[in-house]
Amino acid sequence: MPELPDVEVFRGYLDSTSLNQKIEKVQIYSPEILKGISASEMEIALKDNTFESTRRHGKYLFSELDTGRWLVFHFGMTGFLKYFKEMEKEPPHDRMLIEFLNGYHLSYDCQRKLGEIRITENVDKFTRETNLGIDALDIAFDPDWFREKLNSQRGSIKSTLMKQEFVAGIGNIYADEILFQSGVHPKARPNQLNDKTVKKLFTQIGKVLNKAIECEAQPERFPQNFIIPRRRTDQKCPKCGGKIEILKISGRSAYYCPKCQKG
DNA sequence: ACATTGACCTGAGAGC
DNA sequence: TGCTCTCAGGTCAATG
Repeated sequence: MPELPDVEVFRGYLDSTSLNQKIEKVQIYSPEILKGISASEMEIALKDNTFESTRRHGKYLFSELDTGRWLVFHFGMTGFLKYFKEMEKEPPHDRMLIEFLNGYHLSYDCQRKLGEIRITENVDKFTRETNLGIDALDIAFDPDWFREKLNSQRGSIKSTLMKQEFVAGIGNIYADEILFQSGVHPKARPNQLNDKTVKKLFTQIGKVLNKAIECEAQPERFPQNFIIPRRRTDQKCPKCGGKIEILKISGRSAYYCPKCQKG
């Protein structure tokens, strides 16, 4: 789930449910998801604070506390947030539970525990130290820079798009969608793409991610011509009707249409 | 130095 | 039903 569009949706969710409410209690059920901070330190950092604002960079979500520190969420492959009142509504793999003074709860659920939660003093410093590239939806993300940078990349275009230190926010499934919408084969060499194709790729990064956010990252709401809802065997290409194929690239499955995507 | 693989975790679903 | 195997939208360390 949690690539850039999903995390942006989580951000809106946190904004509309959890801002400006006093945190009364914190329960950490799986302390192993905390990085660089102990459970008791985390409790102290959050208790009696409120979330004042949020930011997002790539797949990371940040929420500012009164103290000026930031709570940092990464969602791994299975993480999400849930806001609810009654404990019967608690999700099944709750790893950290925040209880607000108004009786509502915010849960960080992560089945596979590949996600991480930490505290940082400074978001920009954090993104620098984590070697995150520019956010894929940052207005400063520039086509000329993109062209230039592609020339220095080895590997496949798909693994390049997924590199967080190159551009932050694109993961396995949105990389496939961007390549499909651009008509580019996932194994194409980044430095061999012509200018027109690079331009198309650049445009589609923004279009695909923004469209997904608009659809609240729910595949069943995606446009008819998206390939994401067809990541199953024996599916047809939404553009040409041909058979969708699966490749292994860097250990991940790449779904693509061999007719529409040329290398 | 770089790109690719395996390990980290857990559970769902397929196949027998 | 119950067991085993494979796979899953991420990332890092180890490997070639």
